[in-house]
Amino acid sequence: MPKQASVNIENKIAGLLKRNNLSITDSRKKILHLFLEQTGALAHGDIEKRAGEKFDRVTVYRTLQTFVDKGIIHTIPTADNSIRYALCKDECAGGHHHDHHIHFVCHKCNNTYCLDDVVTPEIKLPKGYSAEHVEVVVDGICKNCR
Amino acid sequence: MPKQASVNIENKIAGLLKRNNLSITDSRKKILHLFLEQTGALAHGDIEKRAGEKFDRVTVYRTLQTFVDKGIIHTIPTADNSIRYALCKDECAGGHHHDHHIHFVCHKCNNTYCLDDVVTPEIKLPKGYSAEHVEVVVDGICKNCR
DNA sequence: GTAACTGCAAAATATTTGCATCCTT
DNA sequence: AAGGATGCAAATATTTTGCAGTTAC
Repeated sequence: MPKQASVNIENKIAGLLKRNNLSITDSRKKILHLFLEQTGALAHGDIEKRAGEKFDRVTVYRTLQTFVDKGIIHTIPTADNSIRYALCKDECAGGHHHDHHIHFVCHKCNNTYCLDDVVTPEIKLPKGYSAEHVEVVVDGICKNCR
Repeated sequence: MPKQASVNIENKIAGLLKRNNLSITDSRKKILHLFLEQTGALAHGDIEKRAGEKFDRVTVYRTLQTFVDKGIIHTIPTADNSIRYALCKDECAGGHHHDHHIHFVCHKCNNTYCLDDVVTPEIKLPKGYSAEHVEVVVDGICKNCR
């Protein structure tokens, strides 16, 4: 079973990269692994740490940028100037994001989660404003920490 | 009338600083002026620019930090890693923020506005999560740009 | 006068760029 | 083989810290 699962992940990763016209390289696979292995979002620093000194800091910057451009991952705004990245759902691959889910930051474990089941509410704006995208970030205690 | 108005602003600034046990210094007054003079939010860079080379970059960092600590201004998270600051409403001075308004980023003029009249919606979270603060950032076109 | 604030210098971090080399296709 | 991706070095940019001099109260 672990064998099978890892094959599935490999396939998924290869598919993601191919679909986006990216060559399949070690660093990209490794970084995607990190994202797939866990629920939360990752900051640049997390990735460098967890990748285990394997590749260059610059490669991480470039890889993340590439993934954002292709719509494989998206950024989550936070108030403390630490950008976090999370995997996009399949539907939003290809550059256009349709992630209308909210983000949750636990200030106990400091993890960030995409709550895919929670849809962003409609916001009624004052006259003259038109909305294109609504970002909701909730902070509090997550289910693992309470 | 301009005289009167400027006196009022001066009073307001002095009051704000006094109320928060901060000494009234040139840089603080100048920075508060910038915030009071306009509707939108300011990024660190804006402040350095608009302040007209008057004071040190370090002073800006420290002043902004002080203001955030005291609850005079608050940060607005953005997806592009550029922290923006905006004045808090009177009620939230003193460290505790009760700003339940939303933020709007216009991607034409690139200004950030606090829409004080738009209250953040209730978010229904999955079981196990508890919310403490909800941040909503909408982007689109503002009323001045459309 | 004293504590708080500022400005300068410098350290520590973070991010970007150029280029030679290596890898994927 | 060719183009893209990586790694290293170095250039930039950003933020923090220490300390001496200045200012507000």
